[in-house]
Amino acid sequence: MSTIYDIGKETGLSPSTVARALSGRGYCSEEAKIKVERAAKRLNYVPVQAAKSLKNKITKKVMFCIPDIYNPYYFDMMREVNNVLEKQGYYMILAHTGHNAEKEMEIVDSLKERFVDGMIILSFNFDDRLMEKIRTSGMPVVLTNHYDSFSDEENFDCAYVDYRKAAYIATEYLLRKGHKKVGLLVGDIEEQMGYERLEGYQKALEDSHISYNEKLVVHSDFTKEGGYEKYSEYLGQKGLTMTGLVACNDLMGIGCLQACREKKIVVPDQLSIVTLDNTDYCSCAYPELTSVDMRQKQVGQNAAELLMERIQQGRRYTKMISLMPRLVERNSVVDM
Amino acid sequence: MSTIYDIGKETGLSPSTVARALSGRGYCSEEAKIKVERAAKRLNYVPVQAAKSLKNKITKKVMFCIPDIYNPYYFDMMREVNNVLEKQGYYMILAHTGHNAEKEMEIVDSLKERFVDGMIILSFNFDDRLMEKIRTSGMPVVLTNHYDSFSDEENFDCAYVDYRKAAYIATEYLLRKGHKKVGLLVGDIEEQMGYERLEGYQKALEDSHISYNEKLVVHSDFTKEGGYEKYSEYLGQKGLTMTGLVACNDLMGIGCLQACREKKIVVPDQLSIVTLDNTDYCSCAYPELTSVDMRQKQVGQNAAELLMERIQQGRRYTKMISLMPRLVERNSVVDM
DNA sequence: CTGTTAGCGCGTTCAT
DNA sequence: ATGAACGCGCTAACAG
Repeated sequence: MSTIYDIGKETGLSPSTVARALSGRGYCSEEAKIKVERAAKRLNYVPVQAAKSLKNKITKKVMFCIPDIYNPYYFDMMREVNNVLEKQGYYMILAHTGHNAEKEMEIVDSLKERFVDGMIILSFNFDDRLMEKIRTSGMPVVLTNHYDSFSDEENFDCAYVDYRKAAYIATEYLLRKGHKKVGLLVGDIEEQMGYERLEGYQKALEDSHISYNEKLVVHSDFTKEGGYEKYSEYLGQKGLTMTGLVACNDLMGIGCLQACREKKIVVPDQLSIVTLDNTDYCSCAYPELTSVDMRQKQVGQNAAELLMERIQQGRRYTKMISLMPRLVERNSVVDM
Repeated sequence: MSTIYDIGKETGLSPSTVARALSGRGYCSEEAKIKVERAAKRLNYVPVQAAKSLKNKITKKVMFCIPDIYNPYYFDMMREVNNVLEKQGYYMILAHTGHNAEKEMEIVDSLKERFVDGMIILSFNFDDRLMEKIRTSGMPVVLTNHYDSFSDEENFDCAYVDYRKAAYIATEYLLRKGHKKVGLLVGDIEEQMGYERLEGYQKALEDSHISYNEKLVVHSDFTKEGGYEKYSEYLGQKGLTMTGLVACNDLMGIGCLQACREKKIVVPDQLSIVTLDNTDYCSCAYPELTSVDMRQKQVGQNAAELLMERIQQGRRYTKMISLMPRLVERNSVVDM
């Protein structure tokens, strides 16, 4: 552990000359520079981050905050965020809130410790309390949801896909394929994540002049096990009442696949399934699942880029980037 | 952004009293403490991490370095590492090396910047150059591989599972099930990850007095696509020459499953498959894959705990924790 | 071109 | 119990 003072002593130069030599900023003779560089190497000198940060207020770290790390949905985003940051010499710090609003606020609050230069946050519920905390943090933030703001200069941007559209697209696709009875396998509809998808489903039915039938909606919890259990239960009680199903995420879709297999229902011949999310699981399942890609990669990439624009170029005005989900056809749907 | 100086002015106390009041260390009257706490709240005071770190040399951050983030294998480990760290108020910084030895060394070198308190590193190749850098960093490090050391006090520990045993267990299981011709689908055998698995496979054959037949070994690259292509190719050229197969990771196993489906080979009736890794993909595939769990969770947890012992309790002696892989039976194997 | 000086914000002496 | 003073290591302004 050596410092610029050690190098100073070693070379007979002052610490500030050493600093200039190493940073390349400010005047410094070739000769001094060479001496310093040699001594630095010899002493194994590496600048201490904390000292730099204290001085110049740059930490070269960004926080990525997600609801939980137990969901493959975030995986793609994480990778892209990491990739963008890496290119700019930034590190990603991972934090998760366990779907807990208090925890979420705690983490946003921690921004004030200035141990990161900004944050990307993915939440199921951007309520006013959270937004207030985000605003008062004063740090650059990117939300991966839509948030309606009427100020042209906020400290946050948004990069997101419209979840309603995703459910809409999935439902509309099944209808277009000739399915008359299209069901929905959904998670908690108290959360934004849940009710937005339900709304998209309802809108698609409405646009096709089909009345919404609550009995075709199966409530579960966004997990594979949940999907399996609730759909098994449903089949046990009511039998196969639909020919098409929109599963609100891949995990539930796979659970549903297993339930069908057990009940000897052939997918897609007897039941066509479209899932939302299009994670890698879709192409591991059999049949491979037709799914709506939520543009996780692009959202991650765009979010990271938006953040870096603020951090590095000092952009102040608010940008909203909205992306369209995209249907990926595989083998879990047939025409009726 | 307020500092202890601001609070000092606000309360009429000196910065050092404020510091004591807030930290609880050192003398401080109740009265002063209350005044300070109130002012701190009012001013929205939050200590700046960089200043703390500079002073006390604690960053509350740990680096987790993995070869790539494009592999679900690391997912479970990441979660556990994160969980353990979180409980102790630590954050995880993610870094990936893209299987690049130079990059790996760069990252280890960056430890000297003291921007983390320690590191967990997962590498395919702990060669002497890398180990040298790890040693000279002087930082607490945990390797997730076995590394033979003859010194009782190093700055690193190991927490790992024996990959040879994993391949051994998988192979031996198939042999025990009555399979005579057991093949191997393996990745790059230049890397530790590859050759150790190959060795385990060979050892199992040897122990059952079956001679190693190179023709039953299919070389690929640890990806799903690679598994699909190479196994398709193999089937195309030689047909089905085996009744059992050990796939050296889940992704290749799933690729192989797809190749079989295309060639109308029924798994497990015609070909039994055991994969290594037991990631979540195994139970998404059909048939669900029998797999050897590499104890990713436990490795992650133990690695993080070892690291925290060094960081927080100052342990100096070296600990090696070795875990046994565990076979998880599902539906991709039949008795012969 | 170089050295002196003065912070960045916090924590820890050491006097008082 | 409190405050003054200093140092953690680096950077930048200024004087020389």
